[in-house]
Amino acid sequence: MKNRKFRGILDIGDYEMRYYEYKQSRSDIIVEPVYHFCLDDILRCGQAFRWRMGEDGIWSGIAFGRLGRVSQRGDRLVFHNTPLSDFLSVWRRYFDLDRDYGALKARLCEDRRLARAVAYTPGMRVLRQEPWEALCSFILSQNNNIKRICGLVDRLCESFGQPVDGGFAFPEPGRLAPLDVEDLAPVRAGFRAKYILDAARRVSDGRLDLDAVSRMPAEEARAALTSIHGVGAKVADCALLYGMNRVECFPQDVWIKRVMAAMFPGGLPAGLLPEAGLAQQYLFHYARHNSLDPEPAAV
DNA sequence: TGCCAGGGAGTGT
DNA sequence: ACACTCCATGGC
Repeated sequence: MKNRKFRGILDIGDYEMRYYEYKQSRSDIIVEPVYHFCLDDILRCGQAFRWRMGEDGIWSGIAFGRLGRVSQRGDRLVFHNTPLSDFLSVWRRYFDLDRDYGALKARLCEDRRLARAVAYTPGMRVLRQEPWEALCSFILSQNNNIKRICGLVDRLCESFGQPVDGGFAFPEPGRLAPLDVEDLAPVRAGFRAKYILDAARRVSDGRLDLDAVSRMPAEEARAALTSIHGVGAKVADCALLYGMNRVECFPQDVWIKRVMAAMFPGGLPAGLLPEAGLAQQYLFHYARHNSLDPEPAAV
């Protein structure tokens, strides 16, 4: 059968009509071409904490209980040793391959300031992670740097996650709910341990239904999440944006506050608010790696 | 309203 | 060596 090559959705970038395609090659899935996609930026920028770059140049990580091994060369993305069913049911969605980033970037770049941020990391994307993992990870992220967050998440998964091929899945709420703060000592999460437990208990006993939250109006969803002890507006917005694909949610951390004060004293352009979370991803990375002089040198 | 703990690693001086 | 910071929050 000749059904080994499929056409992906329409992708408009650089004012050209383009498609991405995927095909099986031995045990790999090759996605080519992918535009507006930089695997290193996406996996290093601090939105996901379970990906590691191997000696072989291949990124490895676990999401939805599956081991992912991914590499990129130019416009070619390779999912190594990956069944087609995993690509279709997990990775295609996880890496948001079906979002038209070309059109998104065109909208963002109508604003001169955002154009500068987008140009800095043109391949940035917002991943579509699991709701519970995102919530939990961003609770752990409080007042921490990315390296340490990765360590905390690693130890949480190794200690309590289900063993899967290649490592450990992220522990389910029901696995964490009956634990005490002392049980979480190996994670070395400090004051965050009690926050994780409150979240796990609320989710596992049904007081908080993340699936329902993901469909609520933003304000209601935020209120539901902040009912968790230790979850404020910032973490709630992270869970919504990274774990529930609510791209209108705009997590404001210290860097975003800085870049907003320096570049957007009047707020984001109103027309971009429905996609503020995606804009945030470019701005966050830009803010962290550039000085934020009010009037940068003309380009 | 402002301020600070809490754990621990990274980064700058 | 030592200070400061880190994708914050709750409690005072």
